[in-house]
Amino acid sequence: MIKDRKFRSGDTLVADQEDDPQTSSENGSDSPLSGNDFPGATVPKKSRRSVKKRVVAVPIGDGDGSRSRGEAYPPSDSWSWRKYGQKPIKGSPYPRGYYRCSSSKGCPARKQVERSHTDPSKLIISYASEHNHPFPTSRHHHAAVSSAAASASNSFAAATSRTPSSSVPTSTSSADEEKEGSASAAATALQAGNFPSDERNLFTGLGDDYLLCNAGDFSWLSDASMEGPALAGPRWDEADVAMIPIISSMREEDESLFADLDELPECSAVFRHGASSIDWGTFGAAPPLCGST
DNA sequence: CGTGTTTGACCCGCGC
DNA sequence: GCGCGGGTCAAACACG
Repeated sequence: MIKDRKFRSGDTLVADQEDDPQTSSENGSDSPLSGNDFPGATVPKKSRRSVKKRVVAVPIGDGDGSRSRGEAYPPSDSWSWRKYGQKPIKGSPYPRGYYRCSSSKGCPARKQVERSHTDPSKLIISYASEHNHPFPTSRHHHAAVSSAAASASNSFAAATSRTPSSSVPTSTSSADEEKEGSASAAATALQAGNFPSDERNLFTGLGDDYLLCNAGDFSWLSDASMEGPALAGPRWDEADVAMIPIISSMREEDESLFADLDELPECSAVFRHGASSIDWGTFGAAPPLCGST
């Protein structure tokens, strides 16, 4: 299949997100929708290590991480991720898992999942590259989102046992088998800035009420933080991530919370702004990378 | 049978 | 130039 070693240099296809702490601010190119940073783009070779990633810190529910081996189970989004590797990371007791999008062949989207060694209760998900295709080609993508809105409550609780995201709870996700958190799914997608237009419309269309109503469903997301490598620096995990409430609740408490986040750069402002009327379009077009100063 | 996970090996970039 | 560490590949295996 992809035995093409050339695909390695395929990292060039994420050149769009190369390390550029300065430009990352307006990073319009990060647009997931424009997500056509496809191979073929004649971009100068970029070291795969310098590829810009969106890092998301997700609190690990009690039941999920411990699901089996204390390893990092990624909260699933509506995309299908296929694990293609796992490596122990030096300095971290936890291995890092490597996933790539299996929703569509040739999709360059990848993500790395690992547990923060400084805060084992957090799951660190690094997204690299964008999906070059709309939401999950077929399968459960529909159910994913709809059920996401519908059920999703416990969502993230049980990350995944085996098939990270291909098996979306169609309706009755037995507490035992809730391997999916569609809500988290959508949320994750959001964070990843990979919300396809139609999906975003789903949210925008529903309006604020929807968001508020489901704030709880995205509760985990509220604890998730997004980090632009540029902002947090390479050692975000050591510095402990700044928690940026995204959806859940832009209420008084959160207001005060933001007060604390006062020093946060623009991104906080973005969230603040998006609070009452989150502009998913903006999100989609320019994922809230806090990577600008 | 199709899809996804596991796992060891290989490749590459980076620092010394 | 060398070694280390991270990222990816791909065969074997497991599961539904």
